[in-house]
Amino acid sequence: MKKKSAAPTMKDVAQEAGVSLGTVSKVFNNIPVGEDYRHRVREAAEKLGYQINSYARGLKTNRTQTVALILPLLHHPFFSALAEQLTGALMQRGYRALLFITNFDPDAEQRCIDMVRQNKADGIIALTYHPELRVDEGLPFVSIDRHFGTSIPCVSADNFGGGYLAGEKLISFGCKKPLFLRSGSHVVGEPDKRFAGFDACCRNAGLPCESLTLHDADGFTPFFEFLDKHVIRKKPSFDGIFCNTDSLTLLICDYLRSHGVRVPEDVQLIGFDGIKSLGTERYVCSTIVQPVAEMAQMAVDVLLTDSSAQSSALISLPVHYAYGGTTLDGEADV
Amino acid sequence: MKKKSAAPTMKDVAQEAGVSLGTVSKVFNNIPVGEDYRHRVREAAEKLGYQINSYARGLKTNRTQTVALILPLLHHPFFSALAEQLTGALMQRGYRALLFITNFDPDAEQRCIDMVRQNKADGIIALTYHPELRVDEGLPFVSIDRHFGTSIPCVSADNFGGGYLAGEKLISFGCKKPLFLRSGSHVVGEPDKRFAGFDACCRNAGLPCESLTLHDADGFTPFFEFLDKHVIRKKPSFDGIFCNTDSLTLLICDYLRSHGVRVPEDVQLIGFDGIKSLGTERYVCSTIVQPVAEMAQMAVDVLLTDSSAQSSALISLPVHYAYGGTTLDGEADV
DNA sequence: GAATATCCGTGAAACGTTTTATCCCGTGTT
DNA sequence: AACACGGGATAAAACGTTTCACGGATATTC
Repeated sequence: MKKKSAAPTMKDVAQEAGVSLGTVSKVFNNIPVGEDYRHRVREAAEKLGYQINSYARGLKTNRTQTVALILPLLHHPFFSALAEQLTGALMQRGYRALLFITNFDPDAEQRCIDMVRQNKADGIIALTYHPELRVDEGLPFVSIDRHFGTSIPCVSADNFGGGYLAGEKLISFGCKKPLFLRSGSHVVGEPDKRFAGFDACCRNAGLPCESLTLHDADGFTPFFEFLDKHVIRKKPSFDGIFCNTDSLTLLICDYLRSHGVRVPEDVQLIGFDGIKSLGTERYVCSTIVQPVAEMAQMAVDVLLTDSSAQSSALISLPVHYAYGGTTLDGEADV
Repeated sequence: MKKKSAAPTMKDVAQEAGVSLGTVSKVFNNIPVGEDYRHRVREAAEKLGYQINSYARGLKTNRTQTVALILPLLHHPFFSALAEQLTGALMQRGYRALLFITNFDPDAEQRCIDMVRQNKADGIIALTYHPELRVDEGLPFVSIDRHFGTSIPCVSADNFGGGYLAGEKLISFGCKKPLFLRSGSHVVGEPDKRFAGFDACCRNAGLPCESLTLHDADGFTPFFEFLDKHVIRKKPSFDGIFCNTDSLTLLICDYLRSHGVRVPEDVQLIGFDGIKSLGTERYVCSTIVQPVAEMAQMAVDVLLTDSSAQSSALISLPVHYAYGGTTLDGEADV
């Protein structure tokens, strides 16, 4: 009878099974071992309720079956869907997710990466804003929505294509006077190409495209003033608005309606992300849906398959158009 | 010159600083050590870019500065806000969050807990649905929104009070015929007390309160049929509806409006959670706001402060009422 | 000024694994 | 029947920490 009731160790299992320590280890690592031995070990482990100690294992192997997720926040449908899909994809491959929240703070981003380094995760998947992150060579790193020219692979939606698609849709609705609204200095990297795509489309159609960018410090006042002047007061100078984010779409839609502008009769609205909330404005707002599940899956695949080959690649996944209540992959049902 | 470019270890630092291994360890654990020594060590560590190996440390100490978060999903404003706040509260106390997603699957919940056991996290914060989880004694565990009678502390919003408050509000708006709608068999545990509170309030006011519960398998059809019959076809039989979830509120609001029922002129709607999306229906839907940030903070505090005293307590935090665009703590801005 | 207490750095053992080298034993070959 | 061979279990050495017992120096006391 053991005096300590501490968690059983491999040694205990070995003793219980009457085999050596090494043999137990082999069993738990699926290394060929005599059938009878394997059985005895499994039985003993079961009996003792043995669970492998992953810290000891991690120390020895330098692999931890853990991947760090670094995200700016979670309380936004795109990010939370991303986090959820990433976690799912990781768990499916037997990995665990270590979650870090940065609040868009570049310093926090760097701190997180440093923590990961000391924490010995097997890799990092991050959506960051720091202009030049310092990250260990040798520590697998996949970036989302931000392409560093360097050897860091980036997974992203086809933002240019999405912008272009948004343009095509607005035009197909009969819009002649397109407007692009971009909010948040947080939108950098790949997502910033949405405008380029939209602009290219409008240009091709011979339609001039105006755009307005909002800087964080100002709040939404500039937008509202602009809308007051050009859309609400007089007969709308614009009949189709592409917002670079669904959240912005909702806000704008709300504002316009509460000021007597009918959506979509007077002005067509189209957003980007594919968040469910647009479904509540059913049959009204369209959106370009990001393939979040595929992005997550791809990020995990790239991270976990040692592909030094395609390393510095920018992988951009196809988006699609949705009208009303369609949802971001795995969006809430109720 | 060392041949290996592997990560530097304490031994390297010790050598570089000309002190012993134990001294280096002490420096990194804030154990009193001569000022000169401390300085030499810090310097050497800096020079070598040393980072402590938390797996070795975890192995030795059996503490890992990591807490497991077990949640059903993330793509719902309440859960993502919760996850974000929990992660934040943990990081603030120097802990890291290990994230598990269960999809409401009781087996997955148990599997996660078992994984945590082998993973040697310092504690678990979980929002679960499994009727009787088996969890290690000795492994700190805090439940959210579900009170096990046992020695497991539970943190939750004041759901009964919230329901009562919802009733008071509807009545103060002049409602005479209240209705309660409850969706999702997922709503169990504490949140299920919302109805009890609402019912108690109505009863006190002498108003009969009808209720309708939706079971997952059926989809929303039963709701829609009921609404068709009692609210839409004839003059509404109900003039105030309390939905047990904001997501449901949105759905119902949407449905009613698209069928010619004016909200809130014909029917008052009030939800529960405090999600931002209600802000898009500005000046229309009210909601009972859960104090997510406080709940997260409390959960972390209880978990990390060895309080065997208040262990089996049910801690319920006050909710408040919000009208239109107010938001869940830390909800997305755009 | 000697004896005792105090401080603080050192060395070594231990944490629970993985892994390499070793050794045993049974099989097949001539 | 002797020997080489090889499959497969064992023993032991790491992995990078923490911690405890030890001891040398300095400070305190009578």
